[in-house]
Formats: sequence, C-alpha cells, structure tokens
Amino acid sequence: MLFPPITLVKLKPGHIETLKHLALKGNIYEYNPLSSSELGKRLGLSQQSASKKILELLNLELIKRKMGARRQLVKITAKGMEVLRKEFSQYQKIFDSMEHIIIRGTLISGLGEGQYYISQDGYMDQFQQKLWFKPYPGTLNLRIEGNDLSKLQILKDTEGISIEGFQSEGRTFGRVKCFLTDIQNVECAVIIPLRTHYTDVLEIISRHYLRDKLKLKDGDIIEIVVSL
Amino acid sequence: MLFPPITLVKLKPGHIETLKHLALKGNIYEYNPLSSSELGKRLGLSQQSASKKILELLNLELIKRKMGARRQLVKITAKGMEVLRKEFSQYQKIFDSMEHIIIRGTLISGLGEGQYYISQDGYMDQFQQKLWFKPYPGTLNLRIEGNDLSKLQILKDTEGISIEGFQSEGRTFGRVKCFLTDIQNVECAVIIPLRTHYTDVLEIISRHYLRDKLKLKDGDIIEIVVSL
DNA sequence: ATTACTATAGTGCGAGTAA
DNA sequence: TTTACTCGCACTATAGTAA
Repeated sequence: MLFPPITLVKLKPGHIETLKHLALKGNIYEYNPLSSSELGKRLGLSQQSASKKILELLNLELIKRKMGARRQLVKITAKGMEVLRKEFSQYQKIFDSMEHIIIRGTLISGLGEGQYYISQDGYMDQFQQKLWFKPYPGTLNLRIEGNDLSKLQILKDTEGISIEGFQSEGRTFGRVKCFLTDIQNVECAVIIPLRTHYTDVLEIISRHYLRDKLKLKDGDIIEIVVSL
Repeated sequence: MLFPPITLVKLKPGHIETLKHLALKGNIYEYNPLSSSELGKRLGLSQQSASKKILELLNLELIKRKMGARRQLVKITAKGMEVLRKEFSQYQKIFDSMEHIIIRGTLISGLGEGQYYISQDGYMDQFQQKLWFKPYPGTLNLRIEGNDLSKLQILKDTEGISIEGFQSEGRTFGRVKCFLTDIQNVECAVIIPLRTHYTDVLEIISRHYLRDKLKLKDGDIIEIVVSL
C-alpha cells in the first residue's frame, strides 16, 4: 500500500466506557498490567474487541502503553483524564440540579383547616425544633396545575423532614413531612401529610403571615424553590 | 410472521449516553418536548438514529413518552435515573481515589542541604502560615524507586500548596510547593522545588525530628499518604 | 414541522488463528 | 499464556420517504 493507514478515530460512547473501566481498575497514574481478555470481561466484550478498543484509545492518545514480555502495561494520559473529568462534571450537573425543584402554583383560600392542624402543640414543637422557626398559625394554599403536578409526585416520593404524628384531645394527628423552600426570599416550608388521598393543593407555612408580608392575594401565581 | 417481534435490547454505552443527554436537557421529573432531530444533533447522530435510540430506551423502560400533536414529550423513569446514578457513582469513585496517592520510599541520609534551605525565614514564615506548623529545621529524605517514580511525576504535575520564592543574603531562593501527608500518623509535608532537574528523592518536613520520634534509620521502607 | 419505516451502506464484534 | 490480524456476520447509521 502506498499510503500509511492513518485511521482517524472519532470519540464514541464505547471509548469513554472503556476509559472509565481503566480508571476504575486504577490505571490512572501508573502503568498497570491489563490484559485484553480481562478488559473484555469487564466490558462484556471478547478479547479481540477489547484489544481493538485499546488500540483505538492509543490512537486517540487517551492512554499510553508499554509492552512487557508477556503483558501490556497501560495508563491513562492527561488527555484521557480530561475526557473522564468532563463526563464526571456532566453527571455532577445532572445530580446537582436534582437537589431542588421549582413548583409554580396559584394562591387560593383554604378552608381554615390547615390553621387548626398546624396550631397543635404536637406539631408546633416539632416545627420549631426541626425547621428552626415557629410558624405563624395558618397556611398558604397553592393550587398546582399541569406539568407541575408531577413535581408534587416527586415530593411524595422524597423523604423530606419528618414530623411525627401524635394523639391529642382524643384525636389522632398523622405524620407529615416538610421541605424547606422560599417564596420571594422569605423562608418557608411545604407540608405534606404522609397518608393522604390525591390533592393538587400545596400547604405552606412560614414564620410570617405571608399574605400581608408579601402583599399576596388570591389568584396570584407563586413560584417556590423546594429543597429536596 | 407467527411470532411477535419481542426485541430484547441490552443496555449499551450509547443508551447511557443518550439518557445522560436527556437528563442534561432536564427531562428528569417532567415530560419535556424533545424532537428526535434535536436529540440527534446533541448526540452527533442523524434524526433517524436518534428516533431509534428513543424507541430503544422506551423498550428498556428507561424513559416514558407522550405523543403530542406535533412533538413527543419525554421523561426519564425511576429505572432510568437508577442507571444514571450508578454511572455517576462510578465517576465519583474514580475521582475520589485521585485525592490522595500512596508513595513508598527508602529512608536515606541527605547532604544537609535541605536543612539549610528550609531554615530560611523566608520559607519558615510561609510554612507556618500555609501548612499550620513550624517545621523542625531538617528534612527527611526518601529515595523513590520503580513504579512509585511515576507518582513523583504526578506531584510535579499537581498544583499543591505554593510557597513563594524570595531573596536573602544576596541569594535567590526559588518557589517550592508542598503537599500535606503523614508518616505513621504524624503530620508532615512533602516539599518539591518548582524548577528542578530530575530527582528520585522526596524531601519531607515535619514539626518533629522524625528520625527520633518514629525511631527511623537509613534503609527503612516508608509509606506516605499524600493529599493532592 | 414532526416520527419512524425500509433499504442500503458502514461499523463493530468475535471466531479462527498467527506470532 | 499473551496481542492482534483477517474475515464473515450482525448490528448500527443514514438516506429516502411516508404519514
């Protein structure tokens, strides 16, 4: 052949996967032995394909290799680590964004029930202890619609801050959970009863009487950032 | 055909890559619009291939889909997030393991040069300020061999704690960098001159006279855990 | 605009095997 | 034992196109 086989390989998902397994095996800083058959087992591939993967990574300059008598020694290059770091930061971004969710709702008037419930000392004492504020004895009610309803489901699926149930005046007050949040930079908490039927209303408590403090009225669209 | 096409798809790197991009696009909690051509652009694939990828992820139950009039709405399922979380934890493992390295060396006698250098006030003041201890005026010298030499290279490639150079008595004392470490649970620091020729000797300083405190003698094999 | 089918071109995988 | 070649088959990607 007249022309040398300059095979320009593009970076594909399989390459990153391979590189990741090299890193997990500890071939980052130092040359470590890694047979193609062992790599194949890790990747769920044949010895032949794993060998090819190594050659491709060499071609991409993501790894370096020393040939020993019986075995090859492999280590990841700085460029290779760069690729892994980029990948890592993408996953960090994904899971960072999961730490809080934004829910939008419309302010509505409650039935005054919330007020009765949260005023109970059995709840109030725990709020003060676990949320670090003593709530104003009333709740702000947000009606959630459309897409945001699925976010309500997330809250139901997430642990949150647990407020234990108790007995008082011959009644049972059930366990609820809270999520810290804020409305226009005012510290609040969302309260969600643990055992409840379907609802599209979110109850929010705060140290302050929010309707006055933030000049809110029924029908206002409110956005809350909830910490999971 | 008599038999229905039960296509059992196995999870491949490309699927995870696709899922990752869906997550980065925010299709985690809610159904969000995502056209196959847009996905294709992100993945470096054609619209047709991206469409197929979506069908495969659906088949694997890693995503759910709602068909709108003009566009499809896609969100990642709990099972899909499971896959991403596993991937994330592998990268965490990789980069966690990079925070410290273990270097082994043999204790040797220095030429007393190190003692002269680090005793300079220009260095001593910075040691106290940046390492939080005032070193004993002498260094412990470790000869590094074999595989561990590549770890020396890592230290050279890593930033570390910078100790500025200065002028004194008409001489120039160059910039050096330090890495916190310990020998048998005694707090130490590795010192590395920034501009130096090749060496296989690592100099270590500590608040104490280590040879006495740890009963060390020339020829002892010593292992240090260096924080990067 | 979309999604996604079919047909075809291109790539990847692994069995066989050499060194 | 290794690594890694060739080659056949299968899977993957895309162009063309329908709905």
